Amino acid sequence: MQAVQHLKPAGPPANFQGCSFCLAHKAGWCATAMGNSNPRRTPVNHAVETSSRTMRDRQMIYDSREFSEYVIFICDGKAVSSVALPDGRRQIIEILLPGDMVFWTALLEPVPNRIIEAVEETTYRSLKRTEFRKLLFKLPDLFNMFIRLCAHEKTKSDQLALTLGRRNAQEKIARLIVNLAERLAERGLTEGQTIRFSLRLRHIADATGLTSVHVSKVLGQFQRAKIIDLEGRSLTIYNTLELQRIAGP
Amino acid sequence: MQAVQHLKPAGPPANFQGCSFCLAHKAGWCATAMGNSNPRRTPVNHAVETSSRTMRDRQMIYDSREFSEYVIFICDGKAVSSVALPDGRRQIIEILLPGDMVFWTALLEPVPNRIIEAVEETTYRSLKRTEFRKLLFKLPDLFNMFIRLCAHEKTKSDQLALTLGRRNAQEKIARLIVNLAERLAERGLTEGQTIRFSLRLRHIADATGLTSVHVSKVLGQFQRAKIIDLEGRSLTIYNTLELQRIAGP
DNA sequence: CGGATAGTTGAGTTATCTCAAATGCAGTGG
DNA sequence: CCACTGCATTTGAGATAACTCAACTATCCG
Repeated sequence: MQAVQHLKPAGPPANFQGCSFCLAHKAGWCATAMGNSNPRRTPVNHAVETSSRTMRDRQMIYDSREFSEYVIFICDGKAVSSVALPDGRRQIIEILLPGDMVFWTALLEPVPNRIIEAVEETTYRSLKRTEFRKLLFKLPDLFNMFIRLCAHEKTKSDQLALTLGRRNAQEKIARLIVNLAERLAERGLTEGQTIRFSLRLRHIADATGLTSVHVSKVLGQFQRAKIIDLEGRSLTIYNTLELQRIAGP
Repeated sequence: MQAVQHLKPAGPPANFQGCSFCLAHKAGWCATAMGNSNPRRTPVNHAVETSSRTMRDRQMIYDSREFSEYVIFICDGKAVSSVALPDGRRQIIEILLPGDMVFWTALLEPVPNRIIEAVEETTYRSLKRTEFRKLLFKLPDLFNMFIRLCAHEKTKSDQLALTLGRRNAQEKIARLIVNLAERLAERGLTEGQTIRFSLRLRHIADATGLTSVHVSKVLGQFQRAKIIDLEGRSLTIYNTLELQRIAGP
């Protein structure tokens, strides 16, 4: 693992290698891909040509050619990746944070029917898929990490199914908050118990399979119970234990 | 692709290579793994040592050592793979048919927290994971198929999330039936519009995130509307178009 | 035949949804 | 700076899909 401690967001925890964030680190894409302005860049062993783009708040990218030939890597901001029905119903599959790769399977094969929506101003880079394949065969460590990523993502989608199918509104929303806070913490993007919470109600609704009205009511409960506080776009967790208890195992 | 036409269940459709069934075919595991008694066995290029076992109806296998070091390949019967909560709630992730591999990611890494339950008498074989890894690197065709499998499985789990989060009971159940019928047809396990339907109500409930009582009511509606008929363990689809219309896109 | 398991049906409950109105808030143009 | 417009959020009232409970029937298996 490279020396990346000076980077902000911080590197992934050393003991956990099952996320796309780690994979990108390993591939040496972070310095190029994260677009950080730190003058002391990490050594980039296997730099890949990238071009950086910005999406405005609420801008969507549909299943486009860009997604067929490139892999998207989030540098800054926040976005959601979802699947939708023709009648407008949609399900958010994951919330994308800085450092996340969109469509890990897209690293190798195009993935159909996906929509990305920026939740706030978001910059990203596109990496050529073919480049990645080459790299994967060349570097056994990277390949092993990719394998781990596959397994980890599978576990994640199983958990998502369990949550959507079997948990109630409180549990779903508590999990979403806990999960988001953890992932932001991994990336060094928290300030104590406070995180930037730019998701609209409709994002939370589409991520949990609820309506935004109901999400509002549950968040209201949580606030009245002094478990969390929401002020503008920032969320503070007052009672972590209680929130985790509600979120369940 | 090898000549497997004489096998029953029939081989996967030539134009579709994104399922574990196809992968097993490609790896030459079918003849050994399917446990068919046909004397004209397919040529097995990369045969793997396997041992065959039987699970009785309702028998469970939990997250065991067997699952950590071996990959399970269903030869005959039907089983479900699920994740569960300590309080007993569970979500079925997939229905396993003859030819299916359990835990495709388990081909490379162990997958935690899974339970397999046999729905009827089911035989399976265990394949050593390490064997598979070797094979994967040796055969580029197999590797490519594995990549496609990853992408396909991801698409499937996204659809599952969409269904669980955003579709109603009728849609969920109609999809389950349509989907199951298609998969059985691919394997040559249908008789006209009739399929063997050994799932209990509670399996359908756990697969769709509903209760078995409600599943019973919806199935009752479908029968009264002459869309399907259920007699004992066999299900006949009378009105495929209507069922597909309800299932939606 | 008896006991367990599975399915059906009805009645009443509840979690979540729909609709709608009121409020807040951010960006825009004058 | 203000009024205006277009979102996002909150809140309440009423509707409904799905749930729980419970009793009854059917089916399976020894």
